Amino acid sequence: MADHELEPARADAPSRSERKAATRRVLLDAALTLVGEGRSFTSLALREIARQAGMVPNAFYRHFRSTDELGLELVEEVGITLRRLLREARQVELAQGDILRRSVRVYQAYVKANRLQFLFISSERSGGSRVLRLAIRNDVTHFTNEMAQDFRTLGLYRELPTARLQMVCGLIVMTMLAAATDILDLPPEQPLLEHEMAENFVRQLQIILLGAGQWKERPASHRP
Amino acid sequence: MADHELEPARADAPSRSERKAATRRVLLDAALTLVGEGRSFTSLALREIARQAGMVPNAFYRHFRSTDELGLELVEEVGITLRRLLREARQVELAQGDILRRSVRVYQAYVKANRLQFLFISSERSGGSRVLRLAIRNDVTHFTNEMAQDFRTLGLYRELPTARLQMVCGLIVMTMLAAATDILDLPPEQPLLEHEMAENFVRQLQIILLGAGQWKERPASHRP
DNA sequence: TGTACATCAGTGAACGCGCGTTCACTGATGTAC
DNA sequence: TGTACATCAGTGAACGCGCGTTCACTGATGTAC
Repeated sequence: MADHELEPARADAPSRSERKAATRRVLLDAALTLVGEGRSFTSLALREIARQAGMVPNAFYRHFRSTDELGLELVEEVGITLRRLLREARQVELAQGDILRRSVRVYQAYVKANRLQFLFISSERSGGSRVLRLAIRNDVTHFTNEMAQDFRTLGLYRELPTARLQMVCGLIVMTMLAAATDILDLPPEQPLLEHEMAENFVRQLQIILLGAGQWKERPASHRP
Repeated sequence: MADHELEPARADAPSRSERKAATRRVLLDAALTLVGEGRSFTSLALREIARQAGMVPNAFYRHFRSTDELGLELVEEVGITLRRLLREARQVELAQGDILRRSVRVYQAYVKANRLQFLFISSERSGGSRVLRLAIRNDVTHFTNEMAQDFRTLGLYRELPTARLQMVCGLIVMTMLAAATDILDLPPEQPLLEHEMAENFVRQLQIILLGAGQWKERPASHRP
C-alpha cells in the first residue's frame, strides 16, 4: 500500500538488468547442473552450457567471454561458500564436549547442501585449466589462513609459531577436502556407511590435532 | 659370437611383434609428453596423441580401442612405479637416525624421476573420467595397504588395530600426493624453495606420526 | 502523459575446423610346404 | 634353401558431427524531451 517510488514495487515486470542477472544465473546453474551429472567442468563446451540453459549458443557471449570466465565466477562463489562455512563453524558451542564430532557433522551437512560446488572444486582443483586451478588454490589458502586465525583467537595451540599453525591448518583442510570427495561419492541413503565415514574423518582429525599438540621443532630422531 | 638361435641375435631386424610393442610404447609416451606440456589427459584427443606419436590417426586402433584404454594402461604402469617406490623405501637404513627426512628425500627424487606419471595421476585422480579415477584410486589404496603391512613388519604402531593403522597410512599417502603436486609445481633449480618445501613435508609427516603414536579410541572430549 | 530514439539481451543462419570412426589399400614380415 | 600364400601394422581418403565464433537481425526496455 504505502509502497512508493523508492523501492520498486514488485508487481512491475523485472527491469532489463534484473533479467540479465537472472539469465547469467541460469548459465552458472546450467554449468553446475552438468557438473552434477558427472561431467568435468573443463570438458564442458560453451554450446552445451547454453543448451542446458535453454538459449542459443552465441547468447552466452552477452554474459561471459569464455567458459573459463564463467568458471572463475563459480570459483568466486565457492569462496563465499567457504567463508560462510567458517562462520557457521564458529557457532559450534565450545562449552559442550565433543566439539570435533559436532564440527564434522556441520561440515558433512554443509558439503551435502553445497554438493555441486564441492564437486566442482574437488575435480577442478587439480584437473582443470591452469587459471581455474590457481584461483581455487587461492580460495583454499585463504580458507586455511582464516582457520589458523580462528585457532589463534580461540587460544588453541598457543605454543606453535604462526608458520607451523598454518601448516597444521593446511593438513586439516587437505583432510577436509579428501573427506568431501568421500561424502560426495557415498551412495545416498546409507546411514551406516555414512556414519562409518564420518567416524573415520573424526579419527583422522584427532590424529592431526593430537600430533600438533605434541609437536616441537625437530623432535625425536634428530642428531646435530 | 656364441650368439645362436635361442635368444635372437640383435643384429637381425626386430620382429613384427617387437615393432608393434615399440609403436605402442610410442603412443603411451606421446600421451605422457602431452600431459607434461600441461594438457590434462582427459582432454587429449585420439588424433592429438597419434599426431604426437608421428602416425596417422586410425593407426591408433591397432593398439587401443580408445584413449580411455590407453589411460588404463598408463595407470597400470603407475601401479608398478608405486610398488617400486615402496621397495626403494624399504632400503632406507633404519639404523641411522633421521629416517623420516631420508625417506622424504627418496620420495622427492622419485617424484622428479617419474614426473610425467605423477603429473598424470595427480590430475586424473579426481578430474578425469570415472573409469580412470576408479583405477587410480585402486592403485592408491593398494599402495596404502602395502605401506600398512610394512609398518606391521617393522613393528611400528603395534598398539594400533589394523583398521586404524590403515587410516594412518591413508593420511600419510594423502600427504604424499599433496606433496607431489608441490614438488611438480616448483620452478626448477630453486634449491632454497625446494628445501623449504621438503622441510614442511617432513613436519607434516611428523605431526601425523606423533598423533598416531598418541592416539587412543575416543580420547579427550568424549562423554558417555 | 505521449512521442521519438537509443540501448541491448537474445535470435537465426552461416563459417571453417578438428574430431572419432569407416573403408579399402599396401607392402613388409611370418608361415607352410 | 626357395616359393606361394597369409597376416597384419600402418596408410590415405572420406564421412558426418559438434564445436567456437561471426554476422546482421529483432523487438522489448529504457531515456530524453
